[in-house]
Amino acid sequence: MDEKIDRRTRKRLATRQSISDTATRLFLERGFDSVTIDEIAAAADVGRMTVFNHFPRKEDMFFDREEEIQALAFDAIRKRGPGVSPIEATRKLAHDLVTQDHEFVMLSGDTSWFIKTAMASEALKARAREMRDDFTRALAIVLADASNQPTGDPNAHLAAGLIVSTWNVAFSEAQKLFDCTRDAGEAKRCFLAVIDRGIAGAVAALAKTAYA
Amino acid sequence: MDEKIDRRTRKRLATRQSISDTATRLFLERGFDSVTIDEIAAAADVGRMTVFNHFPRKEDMFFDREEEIQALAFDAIRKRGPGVSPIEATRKLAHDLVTQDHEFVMLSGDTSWFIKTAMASEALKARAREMRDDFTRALAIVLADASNQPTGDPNAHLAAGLIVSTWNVAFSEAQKLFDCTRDAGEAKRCFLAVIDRGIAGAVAALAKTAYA
DNA sequence: TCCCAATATATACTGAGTATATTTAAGGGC
DNA sequence: GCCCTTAAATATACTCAGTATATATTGGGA
Repeated sequence: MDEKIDRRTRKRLATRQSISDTATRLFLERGFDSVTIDEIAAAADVGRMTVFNHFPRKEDMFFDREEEIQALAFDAIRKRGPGVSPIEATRKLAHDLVTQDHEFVMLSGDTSWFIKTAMASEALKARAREMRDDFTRALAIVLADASNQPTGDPNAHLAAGLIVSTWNVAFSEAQKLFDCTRDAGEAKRCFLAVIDRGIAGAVAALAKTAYA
Repeated sequence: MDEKIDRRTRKRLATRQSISDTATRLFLERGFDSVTIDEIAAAADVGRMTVFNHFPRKEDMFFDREEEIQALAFDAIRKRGPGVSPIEATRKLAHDLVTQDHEFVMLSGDTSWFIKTAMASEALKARAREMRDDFTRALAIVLADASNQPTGDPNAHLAAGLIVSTWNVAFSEAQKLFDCTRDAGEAKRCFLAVIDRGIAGAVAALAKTAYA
């Protein structure tokens, strides 16, 4: 499968990975803002332009799994069981991720550092907001598509907005609670409680439409 | 009242206004991104540092009425009628603003240029997102306070998130519709329809709490 | 081997935002 | 009016992300 990659591509990916690893290490040591692109380039032993070649923006060296998360959510909607509404599918996804201790909803370890580092930088927070908006827009399209509604349907945008808002609050509150109590179980219960409330609200908002 | 302002303050405000007016004119002529701070300073006939003195960030010369909007929303909640829940108060505000053709929900004229200019600039969109998040956080505090709930109550954050998300979608969809049809009446009906749906969802989500 | 295209790199630039020191001018006490 | 303090404006020099462009290097294919 992926074995027949030519040397050129292999070297390209190796360079990219080297830059990414170096950047991550430096961010870990000193935070995002106080590391400059020049330092990353020097530490990774590549030219400055090479860094921009692989990562158009500095923030891209930090957030490199956006697509994975989007795919996870979209798959949950597209491959939902029969009789499950698109909105309910997002609720089920939350419960499934918690049940299987998925890395995206883990509270401790790498995830904790990741969130703390992101929250300590205005640039990273701005990028996170941008990704959230992009995701909301894409989610509206997926929802409309999965419900055989026209693309751009206002209700799809409302549903997407309410769902993303709910997930966002659920994440933040769970993280906040874990930081206070260091009790992962309690944090997860809080996460699901907010999800259940918010999704119930979204279902009520979109009652009598194809989305709920 | 405001008459006993000394000359120093008067000059300060005049300088600020001059910079703001100059910047607005230039943004109107050529868009936000293609106007540099140096050009604004030169056109307003002040030093470059003076601009940063009054407006720490370039975006602040564009968004200068944030507080007004926040006050409008918070007042609607704090001064709501008896028997009106905090969440319902935000719904009532939307209807009131539309009824009185308030400038913040006007579709044509300055508002239209304002939104188009903001949407054409990544920097302005980023700042708008930041303001939205700030507003959401502040709204959560006001909601909790107005409902005699503890500050930081997860339900307050959920309510704030759902409300802001609803308003955001309502604005966008109404603006989009107006751009297509140029029918202000239809756009306003769309705005209120989304508001009513979204707020109904928020009420359902927060059922049996102090917020709904 | 030679040629083409992808990748890496060097150089020079733009423009926002910061740090800091200096100048200018207004208000207050005498 | 004169002096002193302080706010505001300014000048200068800097940092750093991001762009433009030209050149060098290297792997793949003929």
